[in-house]
Amino acid sequence: MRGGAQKRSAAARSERMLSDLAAAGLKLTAQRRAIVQRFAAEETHPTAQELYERLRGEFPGMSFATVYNTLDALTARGLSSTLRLGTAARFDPNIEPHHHAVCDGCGAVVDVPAETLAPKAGTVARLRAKASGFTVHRVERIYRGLCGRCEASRATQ
Amino acid sequence: MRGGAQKRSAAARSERMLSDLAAAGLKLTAQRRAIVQRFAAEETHPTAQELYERLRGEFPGMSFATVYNTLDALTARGLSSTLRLGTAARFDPNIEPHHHAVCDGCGAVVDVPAETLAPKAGTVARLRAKASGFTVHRVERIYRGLCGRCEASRATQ
DNA sequence: ATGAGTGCAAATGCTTTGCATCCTG
DNA sequence: CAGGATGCAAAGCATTTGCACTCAT
Repeated sequence: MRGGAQKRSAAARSERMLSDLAAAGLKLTAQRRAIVQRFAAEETHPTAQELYERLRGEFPGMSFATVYNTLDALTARGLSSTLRLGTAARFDPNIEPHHHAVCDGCGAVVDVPAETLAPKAGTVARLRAKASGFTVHRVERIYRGLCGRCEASRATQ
Repeated sequence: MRGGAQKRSAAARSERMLSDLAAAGLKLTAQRRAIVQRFAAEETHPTAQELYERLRGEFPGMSFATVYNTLDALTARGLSSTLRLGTAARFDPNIEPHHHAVCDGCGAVVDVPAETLAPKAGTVARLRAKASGFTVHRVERIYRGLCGRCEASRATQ
């Protein structure tokens, strides 16, 4: 069920990423296919390092620069977004509108589906008035708190 | 007027930071005083590098490590928060509840006052149910869009 | 065939750390 | 005067870049 659903969506993501890259005239090398396939299946917002290490296992000779290169190409086309929570950038293959919940205890990051990232009319007007004519295009939220596991372990201490 | 108000709030911030550090048993060295005073007056969410360079002008011999050390001490006491938008961390001396508007054009960051960062009851319940028992403590928002200046220059192009 | 893409390694940028010395409380 | 704080420099990560070689189109 859940595994199946994840597998299907990962496959769909992967396919979409590859076809979009091809449509943009980028070459589909064996490395790019491998990176995209692995990345599309990720649920944990990996850093470039993490992705690189996972890939090197099944694909020796994989280069760091190539991982960054491919992630950048995806990001430039809106097929990946970049999450900056700590020192290293985390890459997110989820292109449905969503926010993030970040655990203050263990640092885990969980996607929180949203209907839209578009600002409400009132927000647009308020920012235009109060933030030097700023025009909002989208609103990102970070929910900070404790994940179920950390909340439980705190209770028992 | 505006300059006066900024000066007063900067002085108040500075005073508050120093007294809190002292209350925590930290020594008030000349360097710490200088860093705190300069930082409290910042409106532009400086990086550690920027702050260091500004300080070195008026205070030769100032060390990088000391700047980080002091900013960390302030952050640990909730007197500064860390903003991670690009590669370098930006430090924010504003401890009133607020969100941030980030310009996609020039990268400028503007504070947007908020009444509270506390989540609404519905948000707490929703995340507990949908995000594996996650307990939200506060909600941060990033408004992405274009600042007045970038919006204007885009219109004329 | 041809130019984009790759691998490697070195460079760059930000942040942290170790240690001898200094100075606040 | 004791222990925290500083300055300096080196080490540690994350990320980017230069260049010769390879391969998808």
